[in-house]
Amino acid sequence: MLDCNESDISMPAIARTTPIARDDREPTNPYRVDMDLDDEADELSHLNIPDVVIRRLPIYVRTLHSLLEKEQTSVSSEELARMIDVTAAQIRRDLSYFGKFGKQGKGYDVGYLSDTIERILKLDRTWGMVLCGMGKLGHAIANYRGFQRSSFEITGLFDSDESAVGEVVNELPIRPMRELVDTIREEHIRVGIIATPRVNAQETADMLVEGGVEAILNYAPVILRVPAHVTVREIDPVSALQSMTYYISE
Amino acid sequence: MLDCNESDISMPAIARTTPIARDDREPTNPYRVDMDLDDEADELSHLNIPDVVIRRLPIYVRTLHSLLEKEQTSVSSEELARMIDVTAAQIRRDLSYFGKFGKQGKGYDVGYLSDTIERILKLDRTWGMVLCGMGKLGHAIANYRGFQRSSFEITGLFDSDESAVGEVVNELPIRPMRELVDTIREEHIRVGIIATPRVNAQETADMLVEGGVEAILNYAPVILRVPAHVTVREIDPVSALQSMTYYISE
DNA sequence: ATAGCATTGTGACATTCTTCACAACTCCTG
DNA sequence: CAGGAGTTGTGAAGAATGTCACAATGCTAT
Ligand SMILES: NC(=O)c1ccc[n+]([C@@H]2O[C@H](COP(=O)([O-])OP(=O)(O)OC[C@H]3O[C@@H](n4cnc5c(N)ncnc54)[C@H](O)[C@@H]3O)[C@@H](O)[C@H]2O)c1
Ligand SMILES: NC(=O)c1ccc[n+]([C@@H]2O[C@H](COP(=O)([O-])OP(=O)(O)OC[C@H]3O[C@@H](n4cnc5c(N)ncnc54)[C@H](O)[C@@H]3O)[C@@H](O)[C@H]2O)c1
Repeated sequence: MLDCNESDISMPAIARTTPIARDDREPTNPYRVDMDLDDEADELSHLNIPDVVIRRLPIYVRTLHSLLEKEQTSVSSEELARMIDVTAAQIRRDLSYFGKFGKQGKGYDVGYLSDTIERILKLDRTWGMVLCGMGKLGHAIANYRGFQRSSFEITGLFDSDESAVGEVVNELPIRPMRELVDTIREEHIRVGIIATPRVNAQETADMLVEGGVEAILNYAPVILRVPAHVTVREIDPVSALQSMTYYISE
Repeated sequence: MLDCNESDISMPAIARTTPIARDDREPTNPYRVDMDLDDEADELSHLNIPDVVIRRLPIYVRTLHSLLEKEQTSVSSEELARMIDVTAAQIRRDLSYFGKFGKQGKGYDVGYLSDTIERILKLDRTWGMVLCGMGKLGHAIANYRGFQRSSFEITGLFDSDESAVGEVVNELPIRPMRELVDTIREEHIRVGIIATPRVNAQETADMLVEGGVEAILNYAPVILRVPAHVTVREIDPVSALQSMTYYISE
């Protein structure tokens, strides 16, 4: 019983241009014209959606994909919750920030939900990325195949060391940092990765921001200072380890 | 203040097992007889301390170290807060879970505070770690020098592929998975790193747990199921990227 | 000593996040 | 087409986390 016809629900475009208006309709409206309502999902709404929720979304997507691989077409919040180890209520609440995507008594259509969340996260396109700092870590990242399959693609490699410039890694040449800002501008890059030594991370971040990057994945162990419109996420295995030992018994 | 909500100190998305709460002694007692804080609260107190707090501690340590490098011996919560981009009150509150380490009017002694937090996190020793999955990522991790300087040391490399076995990486030989459980037991290893393909991560985790590991750093994109006494932290750059694109304008 | 400044540690309060629990709906069966 | 089973979406309650603001205290200078 896993049919699950295509959801008759038209895609609630997760907002494009719509004036502010935090529409406060009465929830218990017996006449839900649905769709259109969902459609107007308040723009700028992301200012209101908790970042914790946004951070869980990729996990939902990943899990839904794994269901798709198994050709499972329908899933309940309960089942999804068991797979991820969160509560079903949390999943439903998280999704409710964006609209209504399930069917009572039935659950969610796996493909539809997955597509929807991807659209919410703007994963329905490929994001070019510049990678700064082509040492050991930079090489490893440049060779990593996992990004392409996930809406990301490294399109430029940069290093300040002129003697590293020119080397080709995974089909891309390493270029000098002085070309970074212009490249970001010309290619409309919005995402940057920092893999430079700790002490150079801030200056690199400054250049990325100057070029117009709005998202930075930072592998260097420093807290970066960036303007409010730029998002930074740290990849920091050492901190992760250091916070786990606290719990070790004995 | 400017506290751009990102670049914050937290990490992976999904929170595994909620804070373990037991042993709830002492509600708000107006008469804190409290005292010998040096004596450091009871051993079991960590059951009450929020995991968010624990996760921030490594950042404090890292920042204190950077002050030590500059030979700065004293720091106020205010100054520390500015460096890390959290509020001073949060730092003071976080530390207050463990005792009193500052001096009114003066601030904190950098060296002492840093040592203290390290002791809290059990970083006052070196933790041996086993690394499972010696593909590209495994090699990169094995060669990474950043662990040694942070209370961690990889002491065993394992791979299921017999043809990889025997190769020496960074002075350690790759060994077969069948030796994993016994090695963990014999060497009293408490920390494991998973760098196997996604589909093999769970079975690897099971073996680590069987051997007695209590902390797992997981690079594979799956949510692992482990007993409650085992802590898992995910390193997941793809999820990090996928949650940042949400905020990109346009 | 004493004044005055700086800064902690923490109750009280505020905000954010999670979970409960149930009405409302969908679908199926007979 | 009624009844039952299953599951969503969400107010309301609850738990957790974060911030305020200030008494208490240490330090320095005079
Ligand atoms: N988060 C992680 O998983 C992880 C893992 C390994 C290393 N690291 C961190 O990543 C960083 C790099 O590590 P690594 O082992 O590759 O070091 P590395 O020394 O091998 O490489 C650093 C590279 O950055 C280049 N560089 C220096 N200054 C630069 C600048 N201003 N702009 C651009 N490039 C610059 C150098 O020329 C060099 O090629 C370090 O900060 C390290 O702590 C993080
Ligand atoms: N989080 C990150 O930053 C990051 C980066 C790169 C890769 N990854 C992930 O890390 C994993 C490994 O990536 P990779 O590029 O090194 O892949 P890889 O194929 O090069 O290496 C995988 C290795 O694991 C070994 N292996 C397979 N099954 C095993 C088992 N049951 N026990 C022990 N070893 C086993 C294989 O023999 C191989 O040597 C993948 O899950 C990938 O998605 C994560």
